Amino acid sequence: MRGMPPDEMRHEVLAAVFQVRRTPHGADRLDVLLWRRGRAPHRDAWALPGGTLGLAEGLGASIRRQLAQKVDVREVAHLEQLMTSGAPDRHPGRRVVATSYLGLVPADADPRLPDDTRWHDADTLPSMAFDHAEIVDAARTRLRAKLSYTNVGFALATPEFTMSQLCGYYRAALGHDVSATNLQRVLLRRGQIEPTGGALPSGSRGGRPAAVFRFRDRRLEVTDEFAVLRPPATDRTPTNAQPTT
Amino acid sequence: MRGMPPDEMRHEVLAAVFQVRRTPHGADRLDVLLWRRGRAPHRDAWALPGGTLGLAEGLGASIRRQLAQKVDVREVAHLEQLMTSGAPDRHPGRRVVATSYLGLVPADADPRLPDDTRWHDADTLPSMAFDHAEIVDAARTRLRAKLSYTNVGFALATPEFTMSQLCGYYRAALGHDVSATNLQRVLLRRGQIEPTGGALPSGSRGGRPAAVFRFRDRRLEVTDEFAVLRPPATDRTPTNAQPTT
DNA sequence: GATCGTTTTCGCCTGGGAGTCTAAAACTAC
DNA sequence: GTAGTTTTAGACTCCCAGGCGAAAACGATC
Repeated sequence: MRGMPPDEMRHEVLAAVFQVRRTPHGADRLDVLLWRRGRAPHRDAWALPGGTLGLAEGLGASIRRQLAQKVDVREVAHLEQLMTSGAPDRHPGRRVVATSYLGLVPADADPRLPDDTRWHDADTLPSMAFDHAEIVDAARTRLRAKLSYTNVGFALATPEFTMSQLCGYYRAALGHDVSATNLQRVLLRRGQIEPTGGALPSGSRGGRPAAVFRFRDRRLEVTDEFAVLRPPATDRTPTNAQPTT
Repeated sequence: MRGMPPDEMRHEVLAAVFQVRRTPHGADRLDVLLWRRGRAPHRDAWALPGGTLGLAEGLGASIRRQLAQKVDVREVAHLEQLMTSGAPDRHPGRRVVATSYLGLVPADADPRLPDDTRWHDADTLPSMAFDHAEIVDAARTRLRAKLSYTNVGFALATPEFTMSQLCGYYRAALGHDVSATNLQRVLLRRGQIEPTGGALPSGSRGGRPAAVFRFRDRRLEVTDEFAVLRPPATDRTPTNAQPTT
């Protein structure tokens, strides 16, 4: 049996890598990293970075290796598995199962990109190859949700930041306005951020100097305090408990 | 060359299927469906149901097909993709990438099981094959979280139920006490459940007859109302809005 | 048939976190 | 010094989850 029906299965890894970047108009925008395909299928369509999983290679290791061809991997501050797409017709001609990741790059990183690779507005995607548009949508949904109940913000923000900067990152990623007052109170209460003590000199148009903050931990932590149907009070640690690790 | 470097890659699908079942002592317990391996590797260890992904078969279709060999698939009320495990050494000898699913079976279902297959207490797992224990743990964590902010409860409960029955399902799945009063108010407020109007005759020991409820929708819906860092009020629908679909 | 124990239901109260608003603080530019 | 701009801090409200206790509705027993 040769030819038509796919006689082998390939496994590939993909990543939807986001970064909050400043548009020419000075606004913050959530961008996703895409490269333009030079070959069929889907020639000239835009695709997610990634490639075939090696035989002796873990999934996480593979996506890091593949991403290294597009951006400096050290710039990727957070990477988590998103989903696996396995529709038989998602790739014309061959059977390809894809495990995709969500990646986040801090706003101050400016990795050198290959000629075929660009940042694109995550809200208005260009013509996308395969099912990569669905993957980007799923990744955005995941990111929005996780900004609510985890500290992933650290992976979008610079190491140190003012509240208005952080506000801009959250606004761009969430897609709606965020109150700086509220954001500060919520993140402080949760112990996610802390003031460095420093302050940034005011801009050219004056204004009070902004206090500088940083994230306490730069690894993912979930805020379980907000689960409903919690265990009864006696089973719970006091509400003021700080995350121990 | 046989042995060392795997010369091919296989993709398998697995499922951690849960059901709340009544123990001989009359308590509700969360059980997971396992079968006992009859062959090496990991002979006599317990494994999750599943098998090799077919060449022209979608992931969801495949896990349904594989599950059909263990339980009546129509009994599975909810099935969602969980994660993909791809550590190179997770399967001795061969390279096997596994995509696992979380499955839920209502409490009243009593599917016939093959001889090698059993329900096991999800809290005290037996000796498990491969990395299946990790998968079960991840599935439980996912289940716990989703009970908080979605209506997955419908997939654990019988079509109609009293609040104390539902309370038992939630207690078993969450692993801690749940107040019936609170559970009723929360689920009613969210519009997840509704009274059927009927009532169950009281038990042999008397007591007020319990009102009967049912879930409004038997498909997954997320309760987005509880995301923090919500959009400003003007962008939001009024808080009393009922889910329209 | 009155009482007791049991189970469920309903209402009220409480606490706490999120969202909102306004005033004060701190700075630049003119 | 005054006006304008940006950030910070406090106070206030709203609303939901959690907790408590009383009332309702039943079976069993005497």
